[in-house]
Amino acid sequence: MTRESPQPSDAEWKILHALWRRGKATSRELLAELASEKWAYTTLKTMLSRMEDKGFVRSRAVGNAAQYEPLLARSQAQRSALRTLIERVFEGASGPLLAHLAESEALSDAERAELDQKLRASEPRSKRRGR
Amino acid sequence: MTRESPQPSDAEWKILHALWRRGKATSRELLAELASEKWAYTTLKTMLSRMEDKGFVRSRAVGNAAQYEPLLARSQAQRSALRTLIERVFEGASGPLLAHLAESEALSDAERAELDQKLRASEPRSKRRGR
DNA sequence: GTCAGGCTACTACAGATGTAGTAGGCGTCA
DNA sequence: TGACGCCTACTACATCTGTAGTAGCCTGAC
Repeated sequence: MTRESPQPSDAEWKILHALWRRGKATSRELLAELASEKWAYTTLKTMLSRMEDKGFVRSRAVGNAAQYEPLLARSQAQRSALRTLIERVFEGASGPLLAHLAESEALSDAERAELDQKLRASEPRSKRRGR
Repeated sequence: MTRESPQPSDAEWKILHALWRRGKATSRELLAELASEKWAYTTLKTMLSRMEDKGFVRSRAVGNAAQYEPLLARSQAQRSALRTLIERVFEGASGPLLAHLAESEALSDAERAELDQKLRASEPRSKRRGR
């Protein structure tokens, strides 16, 4: 389930984010979208090829160029990355992670409130399914 | 600040966790502690050397062997890793991350309650410091 | 027809990571 | 005083990542 494929690398995440923003895009468009990275065109193409090999994206010929589209669902990929982090860094326990978050200044009051609401909404679901 | 040193790799995290559990330990002890990894002794030693180069751990001669001790504070390292994840995977926004967590089955009811409490406790800190 | 420019598929290469083997030093038990 | 075992420092090597150059194919402009 959910295929234990390798996690995207840093650069791959950037490309994925760009693709999620645009839905699909040619490498030229992506290069523009990722202008801040200042990648050589071929660098991006190399990345895209590798990502295609890994099944992260799919390409389709459109005219003389290729159009790419993400094969990973953003939410799914993020969830998976989060899981990996929890395992690696927090040894499987979400608790400490949450503590960090809850205490973090990185968390704005707004986000705090949002989370609070989320919790409130999903909390009363399974009182006995210990796990 | 806090030095933008590289994040520990997967294997390095495992070693760090072992070290945090024991405070300090010789490579032999670590190898035992990490028995489930089934690493060759020299593999562990290689890791430790690299980690020492990176400033993750420090070694001290004890008898004919070396005793290692972590130089990173667990909490600090975790926080840093979390930050990195938020940047890479969530493009800097903790909100979605929290949503994942709140909805996740990975979160037990107990943890849910704990987080709820944490929130409750830290929420009323700056009501007007907009941002 | 031919040449310029864009596109793709290869190839390259350094640094990080995971794994581990080898050689040489040193203390200890016969 | 020599063989045995443990420890360390090197060396090795395949992968993965980040970066990019090169060569060859098309196609539109002349």
